[in-house]
Amino acid sequence: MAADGKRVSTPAVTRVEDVDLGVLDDTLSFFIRALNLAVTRDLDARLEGMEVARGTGKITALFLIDRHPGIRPSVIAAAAMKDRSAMARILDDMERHGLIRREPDPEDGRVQALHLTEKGKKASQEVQAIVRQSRDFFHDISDEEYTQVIDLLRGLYWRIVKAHQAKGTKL
Amino acid sequence: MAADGKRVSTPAVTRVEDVDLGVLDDTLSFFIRALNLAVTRDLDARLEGMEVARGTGKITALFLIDRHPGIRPSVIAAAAMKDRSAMARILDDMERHGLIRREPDPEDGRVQALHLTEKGKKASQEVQAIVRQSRDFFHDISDEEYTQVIDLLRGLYWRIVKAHQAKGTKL
DNA sequence: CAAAATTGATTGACACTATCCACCATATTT
DNA sequence: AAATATGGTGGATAGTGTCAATCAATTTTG
Repeated sequence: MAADGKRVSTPAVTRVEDVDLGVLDDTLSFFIRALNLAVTRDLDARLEGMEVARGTGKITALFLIDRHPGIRPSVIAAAAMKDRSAMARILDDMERHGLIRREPDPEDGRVQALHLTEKGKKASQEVQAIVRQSRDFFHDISDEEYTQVIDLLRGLYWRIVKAHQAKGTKL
Repeated sequence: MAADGKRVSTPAVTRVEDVDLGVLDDTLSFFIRALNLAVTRDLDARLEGMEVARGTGKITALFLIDRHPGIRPSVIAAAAMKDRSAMARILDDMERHGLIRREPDPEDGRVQALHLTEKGKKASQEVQAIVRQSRDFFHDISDEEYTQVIDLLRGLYWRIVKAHQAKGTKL
């Protein structure tokens, strides 16, 4: 810091650990976006070769359909923070791989009721085991800290999800 | 929960807020990936029309070059958790927009020393103001909570960044 | 009840991303 | 001097996010 308390530019750095993040150091979105890349990479590596590998929405869809048979695409889209069209493509992919079935909802003709196939159920079980293990990626933080971050982020997550559906944000 | 303590599948849900996230509810990567989408959307809206809008690495590059003139691409890549080729493309874009200059590093012929142009410096100032405001996206959480999450995520961030450079992970 | 508006899902288009691999030039190690 | 490692580029490929348009079914409303 300079005498007036303002940060000044520092000489060229050669190693990452010498980098001063400046404004970004107090910016939540920066860390979320950076960690997103790391976490996604790790998850992709763990899912290597599986049908739900690569991409973000498939796992969410798989699990939610498993837990809520007959759930509709738009609900999954909202939970995954994607728009309906993005989710439709993911479901296309999963259907093509024989993981899910799209059935007409008896109550509402516009709606689809999603179900896992036998193959899908098996995949869901396998993937759940893998996802549980993904906590290892953060092996060097304590359970307390892990729980603490999750609790905070879960709060943010639900607030945003609910806000969007409340004012019908077209996501 | 069923009597044996195991969760069972619940009937089809129609609203997001009734969704049970199951395993995902205890999975940090799920929340990071979901929040990444929300946060990115918000940031894109705020940067609407600016030359660094859309995409994740430009802001990081802009700020780091501003703070560390002469910094090299690979260091920015590491800080942004991207690989070198991804960062090269971002720098291409910024150079095309006249925000940065790529100069040869006098010390090492393989290396580039990056600098902001006047236009780049101006952009950096404007964008910093916007990024600071992006805290508003989390308007309904207290400063204490905001600081708390950031502190935790910052720790994870640095651990991962350093681990990667330590064992030369090819990102 | 009929017309109008809304909703759920899909599709096409477009720009951007992440990853991997190969490549080149320059440094460093042996 | 030869082998190896490093920094940066470029191509290829698969995937993403967004927007607008479309279509059918449902709900609203006049």
